[in-house]
Amino acid sequence: MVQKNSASAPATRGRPRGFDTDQVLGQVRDTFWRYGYAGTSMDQLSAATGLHKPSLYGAFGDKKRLYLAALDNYLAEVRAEFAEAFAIPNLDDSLYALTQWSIDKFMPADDGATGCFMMNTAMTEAGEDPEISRVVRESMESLERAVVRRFQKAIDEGQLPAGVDPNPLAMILVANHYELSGRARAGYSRAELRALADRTLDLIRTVAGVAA
Amino acid sequence: MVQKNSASAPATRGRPRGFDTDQVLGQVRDTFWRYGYAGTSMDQLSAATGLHKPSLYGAFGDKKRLYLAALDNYLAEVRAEFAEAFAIPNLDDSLYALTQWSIDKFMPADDGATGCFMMNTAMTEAGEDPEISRVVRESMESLERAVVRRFQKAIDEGQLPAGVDPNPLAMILVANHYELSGRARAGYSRAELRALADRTLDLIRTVAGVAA
DNA sequence: TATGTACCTTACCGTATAGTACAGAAGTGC
DNA sequence: GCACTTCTGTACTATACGGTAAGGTACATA
Repeated sequence: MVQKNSASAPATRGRPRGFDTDQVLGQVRDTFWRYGYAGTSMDQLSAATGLHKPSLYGAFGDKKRLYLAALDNYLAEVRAEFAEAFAIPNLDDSLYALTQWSIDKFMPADDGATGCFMMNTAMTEAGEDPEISRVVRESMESLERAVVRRFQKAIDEGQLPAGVDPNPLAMILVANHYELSGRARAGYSRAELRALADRTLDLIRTVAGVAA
Repeated sequence: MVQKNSASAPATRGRPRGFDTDQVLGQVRDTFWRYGYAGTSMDQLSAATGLHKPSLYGAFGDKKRLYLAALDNYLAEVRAEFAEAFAIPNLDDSLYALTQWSIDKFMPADDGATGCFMMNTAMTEAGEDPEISRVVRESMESLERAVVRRFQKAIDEGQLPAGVDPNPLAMILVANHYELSGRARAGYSRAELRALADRTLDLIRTVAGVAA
């Protein structure tokens, strides 16, 4: 869907691109992350990437396509890191890693942008743009399915009682994820976010142990 | 903090204002709600309110003050409606009313703006604007405290077991509230939102009954 | 009725915005 | 080496943006 560069070398004729697409998309993403979609100008993006505007337009089309490329890039990265956390065998460790990853992502040590990139930028635009709205919805459903699968795996492996319904557990975890994003943006500290996540994990254990 | 007009008549001298402040703020709010803060122009607001720009500037200051006034207006309305739902004696009825109110607000029957006004507009701006960030944080804490108080009241009145901790229950409900907003903006249907809310209320009953 | 005040309206200002035309440079296949 | 393709850089356009100057007007007090 989006042009690739760094990975595949398609052996084209003319002069090869002088920048790395993924790196540029990362800088684009960080800028949108801070200022929002409408609040970010192409000049800002040009300054952040070091590319001149015609290069950006040539490589990505227009502002919206550039944004969607950055969003794709972000979501792919998120999915990969989630998969990594989910791959941890012990359920508690896995969930802890997941929440801690969210906190690290949403509240970076350097003074980067806070909260979830998608929640902070796409939600606003989703109101009037069905294309962005669709991406948001698909992302939400994808996350939810992945979490349900992780709980189901724990049930299958006997880490949770056999009769447990994974869906409410997933619902709690997903809601917590979005809430962490919002609270990070609202200025809560890492410690407060960690405490919130810990209470959520306690709650999940309670519900899982109970509904057996 | 913000100018009032419709309620108090301060007996000023000159020509009285020819518009109703609350009504104008409502139209301003709806416009910001749709397009976001940065995505809304003063010309749009002028068209939406029927007021010319100098009137808007004269009455509210600049774009940001106008936005903050609309946000205050929204949050006051939300608090009032929440208080109404919380005043319902039976806990289940009260929580159902609360969630249904959220759904109605976030997914209006006419094709108005979806999701929570604050979540859809202030979250983006909160990244770079501490004033907006503070409003968001205070609003979140205010909501959480109100929900805790409602559960505590149910405990005091014997509608929930005496030993129950109201905090996890409040955490579930608050997280659900924000999730409803996000999903509404992402295009979920009213039925899907209602189903999500019902599952949340089931979960709260389970947790409350269990942790007794 | 006189007077002061705050309103409404039109027209405007400087700047920032998204997007582009064009010329030149740089790399690749033949 | 040559031709072709694509990138890079500068300069630009037309429009939209937030915000305002200034004159006229309607209302409440006195």
